[in-house]
Amino acid sequence: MRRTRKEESDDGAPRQYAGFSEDLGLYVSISVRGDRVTAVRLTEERPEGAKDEHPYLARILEHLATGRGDLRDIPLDLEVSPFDRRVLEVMRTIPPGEVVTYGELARASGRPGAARAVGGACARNPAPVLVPCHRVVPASGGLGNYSAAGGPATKRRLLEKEGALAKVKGT
DNA sequence: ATTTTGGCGCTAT
DNA sequence: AATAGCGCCAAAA
Repeated sequence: MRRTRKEESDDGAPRQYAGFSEDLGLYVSISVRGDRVTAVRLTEERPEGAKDEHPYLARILEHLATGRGDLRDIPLDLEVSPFDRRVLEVMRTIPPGEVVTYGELARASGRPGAARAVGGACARNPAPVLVPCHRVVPASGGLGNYSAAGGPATKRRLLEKEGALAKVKGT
């Protein structure tokens, strides 16, 4: 297989790009293989050896800054279990400004009653922000938990920026 | 109104 | 191989 430019390679190690989000107070980094994103991370420290320019990264940072924009067309390549894949797929259709409960997402994924398992899928989400696990909240009100850096405080900022906080009970 | 109980799919002991 | 424990939920007590 001939490859003119490394950047267009579909295999091999993903390339990493990182930028800082003022709104989150965190670094956002993405791993890209070919033209697909394999991971997104939110971290306190800037990852070693990451480059800083990538169109997908720019769009993500833009979204974090404005709360607007649709990131749903950015192609993903995630290594997850079949159940998680299904859940993440449905999760990705939740538009900015909206929230759904874990239970609703379970039903929408064809697994009514698997609300808790959906929580697990969220916790393992390899691409936060692009797969908007922050838009999934407990039916009982409040924000629930958030696994990426900053925890629930980060979840709150994300929802606030998207104008979704009003739709969350008890906030 | 609050607490308990049983269900869910997966990962890490 | 088995169990515990998670970003939860709804029905029962």
